[in-house]
Amino acid sequence: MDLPEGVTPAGTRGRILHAALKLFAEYGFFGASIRDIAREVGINSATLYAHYPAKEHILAELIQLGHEELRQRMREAAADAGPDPADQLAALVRAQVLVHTDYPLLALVANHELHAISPDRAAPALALREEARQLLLTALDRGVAQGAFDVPDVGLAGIAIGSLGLRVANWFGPDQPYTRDQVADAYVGFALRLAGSPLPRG
Amino acid sequence: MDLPEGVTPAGTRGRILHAALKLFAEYGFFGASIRDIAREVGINSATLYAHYPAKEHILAELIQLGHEELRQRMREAAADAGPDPADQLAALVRAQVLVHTDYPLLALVANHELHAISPDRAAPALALREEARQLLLTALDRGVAQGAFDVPDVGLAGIAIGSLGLRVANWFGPDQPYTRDQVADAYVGFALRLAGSPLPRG
DNA sequence: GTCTATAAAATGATAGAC
DNA sequence: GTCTATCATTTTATAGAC
Repeated sequence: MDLPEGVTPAGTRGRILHAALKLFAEYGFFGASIRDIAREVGINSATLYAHYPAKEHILAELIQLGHEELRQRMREAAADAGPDPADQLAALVRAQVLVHTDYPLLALVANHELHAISPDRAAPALALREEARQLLLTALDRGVAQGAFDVPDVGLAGIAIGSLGLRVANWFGPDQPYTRDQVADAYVGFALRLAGSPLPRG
Repeated sequence: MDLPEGVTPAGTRGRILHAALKLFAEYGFFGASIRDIAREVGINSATLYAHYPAKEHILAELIQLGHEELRQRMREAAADAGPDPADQLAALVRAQVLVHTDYPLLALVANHELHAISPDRAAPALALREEARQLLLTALDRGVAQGAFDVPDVGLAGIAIGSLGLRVANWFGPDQPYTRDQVADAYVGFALRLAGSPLPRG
């Protein structure tokens, strides 16, 4: 499915989330109307308001779900990997890539439609994003300090590595030949090379 | 300015383009109304229709402008660089990064709002994008064939390198400490490393 | 080219019956 | 929880005067 299991609401509320996710990903928040979402679910548009007080709340829940999934996977990756900076970086990149291969629509909406909700409602998601960003930067900093990495600028390297994984949501899908694990393996290698890790050859 | 000089229309038509670019970048095509654009320009909304037959045509012109600028710079970069694959790759990445640092709003709109125009109107821009993509892939292929590059998969390497530059439009701006040339230099190094070029150290 | 005025449709949201 | 019906606004776009 398009949304993580377990954390996604059941029943009509869950079906609304799935429908809104599909439409927001394709047309954007303002490009998909309340009536479009209701039609996709197969209910009347008025029924939506028995589940969400406003259209914006549907988007806000999707954005929150997406960022929570990213944060959780990045946290677990960092915790499960050993202390070696290269292992940390590899685990974090793999986790980031796999979130984006597993939930590309959710990642697109979470990253792209943040401007459509109020700053109050965006703040919790931004905090989760910042936490994930810090995990990556910490691994890079530690690697540079230990001499395991060699980068011209840690900040730019962090941005660059983060950009790689983020963008996966834009092109990964059934129309391309790579499996999720092929992409993850390749991108881990790219990230280690980008960080100047002496080990990997292609 | 936010749009390339020379190719951008003069007079009211140009001011409409600038206003629409700003608003589409911030709120998306459907999130910015005809009246919003007119207010930004300082004219009545009806006056817009003396310059464009529909809202969609404004976006289509922005998308076309953005892709033409990318294609032109990538072409020139490939032509001006020597035949060496590493030089080619370096020149192409530099060109791609600098397009995105120089016109971040245009790049955001051109890449992000493509879904909001009809396939007919999107096709020319997609052709330009494909041309730029082929320049990158050709450099990678030639480098691999000559042994100058070493990648696990040329397609994934091309996607990854392209992703790096594309994403620059999302974060580059006055609120961050890097100059356009610092970013370009760093990203050229990242791309060469990612491609497995034996030369660069950080 | 620019304006005022307005048409025709779509939008987010609510009221109230079942 | 779901529906029918509807409200109040906003939307894209046009008509016609200047």
